[in-house]
Amino acid sequence: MTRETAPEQTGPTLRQKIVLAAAELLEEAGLEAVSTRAVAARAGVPTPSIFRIFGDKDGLLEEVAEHGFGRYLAAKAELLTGDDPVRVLREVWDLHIRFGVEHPAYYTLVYGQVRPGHMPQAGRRAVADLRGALVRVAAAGRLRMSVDLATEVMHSAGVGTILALTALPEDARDLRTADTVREMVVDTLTLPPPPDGAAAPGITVASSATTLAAALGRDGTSALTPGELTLLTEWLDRLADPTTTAG
Amino acid sequence: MTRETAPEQTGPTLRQKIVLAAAELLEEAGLEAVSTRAVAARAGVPTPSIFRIFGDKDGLLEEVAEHGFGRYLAAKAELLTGDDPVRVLREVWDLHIRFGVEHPAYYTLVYGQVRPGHMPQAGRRAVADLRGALVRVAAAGRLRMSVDLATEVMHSAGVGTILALTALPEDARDLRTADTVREMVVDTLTLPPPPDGAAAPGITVASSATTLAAALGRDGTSALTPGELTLLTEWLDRLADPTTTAG
DNA sequence: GTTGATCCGGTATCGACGGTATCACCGATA
DNA sequence: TATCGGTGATACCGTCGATACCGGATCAAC
Repeated sequence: MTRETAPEQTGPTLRQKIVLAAAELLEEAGLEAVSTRAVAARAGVPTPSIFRIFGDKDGLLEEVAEHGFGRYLAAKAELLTGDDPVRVLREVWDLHIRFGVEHPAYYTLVYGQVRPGHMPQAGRRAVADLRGALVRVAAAGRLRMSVDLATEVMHSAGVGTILALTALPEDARDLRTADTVREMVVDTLTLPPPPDGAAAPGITVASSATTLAAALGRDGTSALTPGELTLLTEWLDRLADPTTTAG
Repeated sequence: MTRETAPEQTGPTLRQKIVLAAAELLEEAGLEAVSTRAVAARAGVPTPSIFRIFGDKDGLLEEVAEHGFGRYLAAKAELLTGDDPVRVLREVWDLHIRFGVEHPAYYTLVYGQVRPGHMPQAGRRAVADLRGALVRVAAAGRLRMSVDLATEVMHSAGVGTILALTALPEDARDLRTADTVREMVVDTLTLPPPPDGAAAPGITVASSATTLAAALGRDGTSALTPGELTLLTEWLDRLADPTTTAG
């Protein structure tokens, strides 16, 4: 497989060497062991190289987070191709929980160092993927509320479940919590499948508004002006989330 | 109010002066502004005093967290005296959300700096109070699951909701998320009230045994073997009918 | 009144941290 | 051959958490 005489013998980039060294330190000894000096020593490069490449330490940690989330986000993207969107939702939840429990260092790096108004790129990508899964639920007419609200609710519950689990002593963690919260979330966000090809009594104002919004987002329309579309979208959001009342 | 000639003119303790200085710095400029030097300068004490009193910086932050959680925990304790435990549950949730949104510095200090297996004292006290509220729900016969599991579920959802909200840019925060999650949690954890005052004079061993037997007969379970289930049913019958005594 | 223990103010200092400045070198490009 | 961007290497800056050490103030016990 490896050609000794290959003309392209460059090997890992300097970036990659540094990110990998930082990732190893993070996994082996936790976040507080990741100092710029320790990373540089492990990567075999002088300390200033880190700042030349990543700007500052936060820039390095951003890329370390991307590195750690890579396999997780790829697996999640693969799940999204499933055909039953509610089933996919459960699989996304379980994948999320498993990743958080098995890689607490990466997870707490992204979601466990909360500063007001800030979230790493990897975290935003994960939320965007979750939103994609919920758009598909909405398109199937099985979402009870707006996609945005559902995304926030499911993301909040997922992050909280893992962080609360991680903060517990290792011998006190009860994985049933994750299962209970998953069913709670799925039951709250989704509608039961229509009983058959027939009339589908699960249709409500909220669910049909959500379905229409998803369809408009997916296919667009030329029947309305942009201004009309903006207003309609706002109305659909209000119809989708019944807790909102007209002012 | 202040008596000039008061014999007890001690004023605030050294501890209190330092904790207060650190708390002010935390609220005004965030966690990263709380350095031991800055705290010492603001409190008007030499730096080593901090370490003499609190051991290390974490010891100081522990007491700062206690200070910041003080009013919140006191208000929560007052709520717990309410008579409708499910209503109390909602009030506890709202109080929790309000505290997290209004005091993100204290909240993220306690719940937003996740290290595996670690939680500040103030956080553990808050969880214990939540558990107390759920014990009262269970005592009223309106809890669907064990107190421990319910505590974990509600705590996870609450922490996740506030942390996810805090991590959002300030203009993108949607407080409806908290309301949706609250109703989701309450619906999942609690049972509806008994249909009328007539049928529910009070929860007793007999009545709850009857309730459980009825539920088992209606829904079945896969948590017990058929043999275990047979034995349990017999015990429930004995508990439900006090005229029968054990041989 | 003297002694001793304890607490507190004050200074200096330590090692490690994030980050920067500066220079030499080396390979590609023109 | 001259130039220029990327890299290695060293020294350095200010700040951090934490400690050592000294001197003075207080208070109880003898």
